[in-house]
Amino acid sequence: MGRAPCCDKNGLKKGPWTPEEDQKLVDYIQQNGYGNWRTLPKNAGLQRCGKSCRLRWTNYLRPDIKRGRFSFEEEETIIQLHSILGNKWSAIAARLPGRTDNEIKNYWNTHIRKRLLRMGIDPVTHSPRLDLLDLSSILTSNLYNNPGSDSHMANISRLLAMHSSSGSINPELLRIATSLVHDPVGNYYAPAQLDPLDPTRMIPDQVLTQHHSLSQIQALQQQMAGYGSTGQVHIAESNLSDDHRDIAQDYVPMMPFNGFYNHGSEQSALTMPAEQSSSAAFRPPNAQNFSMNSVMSTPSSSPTHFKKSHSSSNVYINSSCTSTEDERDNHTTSNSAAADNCSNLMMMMKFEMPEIFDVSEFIY
DNA sequence: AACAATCTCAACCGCAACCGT
DNA sequence: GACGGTTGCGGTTGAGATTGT
Repeated sequence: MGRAPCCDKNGLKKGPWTPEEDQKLVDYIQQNGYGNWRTLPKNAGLQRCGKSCRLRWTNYLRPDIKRGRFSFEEEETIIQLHSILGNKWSAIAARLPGRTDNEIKNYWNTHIRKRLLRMGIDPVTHSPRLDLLDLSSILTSNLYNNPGSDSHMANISRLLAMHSSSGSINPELLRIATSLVHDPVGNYYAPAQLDPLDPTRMIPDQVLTQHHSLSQIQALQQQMAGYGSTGQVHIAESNLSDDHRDIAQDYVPMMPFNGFYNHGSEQSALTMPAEQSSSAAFRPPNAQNFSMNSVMSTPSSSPTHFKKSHSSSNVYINSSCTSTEDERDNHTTSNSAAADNCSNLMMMMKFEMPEIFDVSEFIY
């Protein structure tokens, strides 16, 4: 393995080291110590340049090097330090005993960086990628702040048009995004108070009372009552009567999004309990830092299933990752409902763009 | 089994910082 | 301060390993 030698100037050997060369280098350094890398290869009887010897020693032969897979803690530390130090691999390595800068750099590029990208997080800034976040950020802004303002509506219209014309997002996703801020006749309504333990509470009352009869609502609520009893939200169109399918279209299923959550500037992500990570709401986009836990391979906080039929308008979500009572309770608070709606949207985007959001990547 | 695609990681390269003269 | 040599760092490469078809 390794890069092939590009030249062989000065008669010095390049390329992969042989066991014999390794032994020579180790023997010499054990007897004489290292330093003065320029003269070392000659003294050690190696046909290598000093630079190559130094690299071989520091990255491979050093006795205190820890080999093998990075632990969860090491991975967390790397991400946290990278968010502070950037690509200062040597500085990061200095805080990870037994790991070399080269090893950390490789691990970052082959594992962590890809994972962050698929989460929609910019691996350079550790912030959400703006191209993916525009939609949810504007939605969040509207839901929290000034729902009726023309400028916000214009932003959303422009954004939805942009995403729609790009063809990269399922039209239904756009419909759901639109439904977050518009009722069927274009009026804004507040996000529904969502409760996975009580699916009937997912009905946005304003819409229902405006556009559907009370009997329709009651019948739908009865049909819905059987679903979502085990943390699973399942709205199957085939199980609804014809009269109520259009109402179901207005529903936004609840799915906590575990990808992003806030942590205070003084609070280390390393100390944040997993329960918090799995229940935290989506963070507004002006936030600069995201917790490491959100991108770690934490089984307890990883979405294990997210399935949505492409061939119909069914919405089927298994939210088993938030199946504990404590976690569910966190989602019943009204002040998180709006953020949860955006979280739902982000989860759906995650499903729609697997090349960016790869859920399976987070599960060991 | 054969081939292609993708991933991994040891090693190279170029540059900047450092140090002694 | 200028210069040259040395060291260290970060980006990149590409052979071999692994996985998928």
